[in-house]
Amino acid sequence: MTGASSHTDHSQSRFQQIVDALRHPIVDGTLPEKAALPSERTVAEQHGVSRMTARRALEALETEGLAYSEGRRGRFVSPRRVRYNISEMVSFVADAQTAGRELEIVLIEAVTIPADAVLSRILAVAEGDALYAYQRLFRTGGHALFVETEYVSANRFPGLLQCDLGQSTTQLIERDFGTVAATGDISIRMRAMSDDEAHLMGLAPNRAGLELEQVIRDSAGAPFCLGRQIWRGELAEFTARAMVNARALDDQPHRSGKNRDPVPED
Amino acid sequence: MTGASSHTDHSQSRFQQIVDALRHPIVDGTLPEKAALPSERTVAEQHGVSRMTARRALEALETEGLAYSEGRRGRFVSPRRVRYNISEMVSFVADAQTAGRELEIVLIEAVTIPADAVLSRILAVAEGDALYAYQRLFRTGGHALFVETEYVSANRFPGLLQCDLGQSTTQLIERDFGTVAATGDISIRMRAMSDDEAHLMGLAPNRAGLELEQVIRDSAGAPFCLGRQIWRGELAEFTARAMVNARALDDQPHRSGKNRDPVPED
DNA sequence: TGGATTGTCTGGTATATACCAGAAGAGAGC
DNA sequence: GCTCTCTTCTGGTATATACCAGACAATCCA
Repeated sequence: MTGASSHTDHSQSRFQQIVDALRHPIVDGTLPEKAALPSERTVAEQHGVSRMTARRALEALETEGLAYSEGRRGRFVSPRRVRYNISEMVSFVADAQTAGRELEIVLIEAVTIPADAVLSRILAVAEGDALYAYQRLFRTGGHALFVETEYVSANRFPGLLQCDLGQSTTQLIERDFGTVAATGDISIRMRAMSDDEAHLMGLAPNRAGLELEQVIRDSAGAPFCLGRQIWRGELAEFTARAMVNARALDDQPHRSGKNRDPVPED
Repeated sequence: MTGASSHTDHSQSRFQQIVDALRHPIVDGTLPEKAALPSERTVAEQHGVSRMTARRALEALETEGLAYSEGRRGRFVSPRRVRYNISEMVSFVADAQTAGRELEIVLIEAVTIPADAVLSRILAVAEGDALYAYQRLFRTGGHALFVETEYVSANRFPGLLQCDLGQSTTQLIERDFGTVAATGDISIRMRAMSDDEAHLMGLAPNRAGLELEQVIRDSAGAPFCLGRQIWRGELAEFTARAMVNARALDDQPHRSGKNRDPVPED
């Protein structure tokens, strides 16, 4: 705009300058986790730009993972990332608890459905067989972490839905049904959250997240649980250990949920 | 859950309607990979909306992973995801080649630098020791996949930078220096690409991608290579295998590159 | 032929304005 | 103490307009 602004004019775009200005108090800790960021209108006024420009700057902070937006309540400083070691076949719940992290599980829905083509293949059941499907929201420290949807065979674990699903299901299944989780085939990808998922986590829609899909197998190698988690991308950090002799994953492709992928690999 | 793909009908936002309209030809294969999508102005005119609305719709397709934007050339249909098994300690290069995928490696920069506090700790060398640092761009099928930056001890692998860095460095190091990669500590997170990274991949800035950080250790367990890859999020799919008895990762925190994370875990 | 120029695509940035809808707090009335 | 409404905050959507800069092809000129 009108040339002579004489403030830190490194020919950066205005919006980039604002991003930098907003970033500082977050990075140096002046603004603590979950502190409210200035509103779009406030930023616009303070920096003398239009609201759309202020908005873009705040959105840039979101894609950097420094901030998140909670519906129409405002934007806030992101909490620290949660580290999750996917190589160990302990459930995330148990993992978190041993790390002293309080974890809250909210059951959203639990239903019985017939297995479709995809699910029946992954879980090695006949198409049409009854499956339990339940969706749960995981929160820690008062904020949403991820939404998980799990599918298990109803015939193999009868009455599972009557149990308290506010706990680790791998532990639950081990205790009540004697099936122990031995290995898991994991798949991680970035994708957009659906409106439903974003809403469950109290977030604005059309944001990207990290999907972690896991097929859990018993000691005989038979799959008995499919779980799909969609994590808030700015909060997740997955760690793993690789080894030369692993020869781990059979590379039969298992389709991802709603992501397009019409042709099989190779 | 189940079907229930929410409101197909009642007064979606204009922009959501446009997203749906644009999505169809991509999902059903009418538009092949890398085909050009209509421009912002075209979409705006065809749907009778302002350009900003058309823009938002096209950007939504990007965050869904269905499209990508290449600088000021236009937007295009995303290629299929590339699957990478992180549990096996084979280099991605070798992995890709055995899968019959042509992989092109472009050396961007190769320098010698002194180890700073972070690098010296991760690589178990003294602070100030000489490190080789090189950045490479990985492409497949004519499009960028990820940008990698690797750090290795210059004392341990003298003259490495004189070798042809257009190949797998783990294979190179094994052949020329007799050091074999035995295990790797891996860390995956979502983060925004830097302007440089986006530019190297020919992408518009301020997009999120997947960072894969790997500390490679020799058979004695000593770390000898740190690699950080930033993947195009819509193209990456990481697979892994988990096992009960893994007890894999020592959970000493290793700091991520530029992501804020001021306090150590616990 | 070969190199420079021009015009026209593209997205990127920025303006200003308007109305909608959810969230939240202040009070009013019970 | 308790609802209930009203006002004001927030972001979400949408308009219309303008200029900038990179990409690119066609054209012009030496």
